[in-house]
Amino acid sequence: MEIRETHPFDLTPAEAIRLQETLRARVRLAGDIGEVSLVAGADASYVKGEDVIHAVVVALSYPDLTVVERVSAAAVTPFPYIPGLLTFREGPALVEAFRRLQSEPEVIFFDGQGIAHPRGLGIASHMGVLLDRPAVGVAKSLLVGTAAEPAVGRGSTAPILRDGETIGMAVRTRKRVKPVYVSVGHRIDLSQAVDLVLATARGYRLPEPTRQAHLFANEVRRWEGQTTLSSSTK
DNA sequence: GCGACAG
DNA sequence: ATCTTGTCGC
Repeated sequence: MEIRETHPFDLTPAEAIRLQETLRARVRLAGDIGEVSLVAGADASYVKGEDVIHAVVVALSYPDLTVVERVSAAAVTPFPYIPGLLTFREGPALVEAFRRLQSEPEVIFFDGQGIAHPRGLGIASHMGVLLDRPAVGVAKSLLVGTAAEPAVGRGSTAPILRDGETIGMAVRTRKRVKPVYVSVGHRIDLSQAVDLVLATARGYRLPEPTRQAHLFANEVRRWEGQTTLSSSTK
């Protein structure tokens, strides 16, 4: 993908927060996805004590969900993990991975929040704005807000509320399994985002794009995350 | 000041 | 995110 916009990620936490407050104004909470033929999932993995992030993007055809392309990129991160500033840790590697992606997915799933974030700019919204693509945040837990427990059946939902405002949706993708927390990333509305998550969740808690990205990220990490580091370090 | 806190 | 095997339940 062509990425026309980017910015420095090597900032202080205070500067990063200021940048988020500026970028949040550019997030679009609506937009018609139109016909979807390609969906992508992005994720990152790393070795516990190291500062090398392995980011991946996996593109799947829709609605059959066949993996059609997988790319990865490794980058030294300038940030530790700080709740609310995840994008500054994984962003550099993710941007490079997207640059290597030949496919043009109509929508991208990110591992984390969209607007359900302290400043309304979780990783899905932040990356969505930089890529100028429809993006959806699919998180395994909440960062801000509260949600009632959805009914036990697959497809049940419960709004994620914050100050009486609906900022996302808890979605049960499998019967009796902990829900995933979906929030708008960019250029898509919550309803379409939830529908797409349910349409791509088949037999597992995580929707297929996210699940495939997870699997590939781990694969890449121990394939290159040991060979490259230990054999090129000396 | 004391907790909470995506990945 | 990562560290880790088996095990209980649908």
